[in-house]
Amino acid sequence: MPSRTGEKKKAIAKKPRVLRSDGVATRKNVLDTALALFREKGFAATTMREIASRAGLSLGAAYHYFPSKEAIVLAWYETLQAEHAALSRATLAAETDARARVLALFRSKIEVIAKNRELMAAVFRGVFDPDSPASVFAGDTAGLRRRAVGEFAEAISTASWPDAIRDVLPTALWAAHMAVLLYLLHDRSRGAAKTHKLAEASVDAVLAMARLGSMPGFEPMRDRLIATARDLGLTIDV
Amino acid sequence: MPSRTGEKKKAIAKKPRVLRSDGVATRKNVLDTALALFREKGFAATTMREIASRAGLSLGAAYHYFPSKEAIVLAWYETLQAEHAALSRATLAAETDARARVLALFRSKIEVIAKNRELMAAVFRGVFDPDSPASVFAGDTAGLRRRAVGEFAEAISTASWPDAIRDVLPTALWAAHMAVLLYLLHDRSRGAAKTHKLAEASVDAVLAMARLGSMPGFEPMRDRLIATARDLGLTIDV
DNA sequence: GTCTATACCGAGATAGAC
DNA sequence: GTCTATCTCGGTATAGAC
Repeated sequence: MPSRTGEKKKAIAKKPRVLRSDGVATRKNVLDTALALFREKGFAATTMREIASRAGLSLGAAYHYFPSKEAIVLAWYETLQAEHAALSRATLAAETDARARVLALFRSKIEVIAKNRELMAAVFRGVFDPDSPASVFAGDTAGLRRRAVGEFAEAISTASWPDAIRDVLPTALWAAHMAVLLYLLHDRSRGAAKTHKLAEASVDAVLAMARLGSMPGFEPMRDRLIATARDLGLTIDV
Repeated sequence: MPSRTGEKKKAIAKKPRVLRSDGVATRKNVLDTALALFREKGFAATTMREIASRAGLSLGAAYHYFPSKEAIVLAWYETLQAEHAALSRATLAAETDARARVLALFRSKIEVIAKNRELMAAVFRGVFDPDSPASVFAGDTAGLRRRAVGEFAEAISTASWPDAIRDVLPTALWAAHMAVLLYLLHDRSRGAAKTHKLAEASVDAVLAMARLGSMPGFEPMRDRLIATARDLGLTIDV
């Protein structure tokens, strides 16, 4: 159980290490080199040795600045967060409409992440792929997901729904059930009582919205929403 | 770039290896031993050599049945899936009410996973913890999440809301924005156009529900929903 | 097909000398 | 701050036994 990663919270995150002026330059050099390599070959395929060597350092020296490969990614996240804050600050200072302010937050985050899309994908490749233990939550394994959505489609097939609803309801239920399972992971109540409560509330909420969407006045809004979802490829046919 | 995991899809998944009767027993033995070890010390801290030795096998024999440590986890998922199917089958065959059928699916999944909660947590420790690159989506790093929720709280502070709404709206927006960012990861449209579209639709949907919740007739349902959310600890105060 | 034994590689991470 | 040497780990490979 010695050097393996991801198991023992190596002490604590923030060590406010004091760096000399050449130290911060070297650190930035290591960071930039690592990110470039992640872009080229992905996170998993990039080795610390390669990072160190291309940065003109020894392996140990690289580890002097970042205690692990993942720590490099964490440092990158912080620069993203700073970018996001800087981007949205201006809009927030000028705008008073709530919707516009919220959208500004969404947009600046999207912008920052989109600008680093390949890098983001490179880092997450291996975490969100079918071979990873995390694959259950990726929901991206076509097989598993389709089967799950199909189960929900069959479950609601005993009742009659408007066509538009019947097409999207299984996917909505699948999404809700993924959220519930995520909650379960942190639920320590006896017999997962809280999760069961959440499940009931979620099912009722989704079904209530489905029924709401069947009411006369809400049809246009419902159809607009469904059209958008379909347009964005968010529905999963079964 | 040779032996590293998670990068190159090692050929293809299903090799329909034929096992003799003693082979399936050994395979089950390896699987059970591995799961026991995962429970005891977590996924990352368990070594293949340890699994093999405790199972009374050589390393090569263990690899004969499972091509990698993660393959063991995948095999475990399949047993879970089978359990889930078995659990829900009976209810589905007997029940015709749509809500009850859907709840049966939720419950059987929750039950199966809850029964293996510690093991699940052990496997996911290292994937969903603050040190992992996936941490951004865990949303479990109190610091980052609280800051993000706070940003939304401040964004909507320019408008006036019913108390109940103002308390939960930031969290709802945060959840929506996480979903949007997840969508962004797979969005290959120019300038992330689709994601921006989704962002707008999501913000409008959430705000529409908030406004709906402010209408006279919906107050009881709204308050019940909010009470449940608060009861389950789903709200994040800022 | 099942299994042992063993040597080997490159990886992440660490210790300690300088 | 930086390096070299070294540790353990996952995974591969091979040769051979039954």
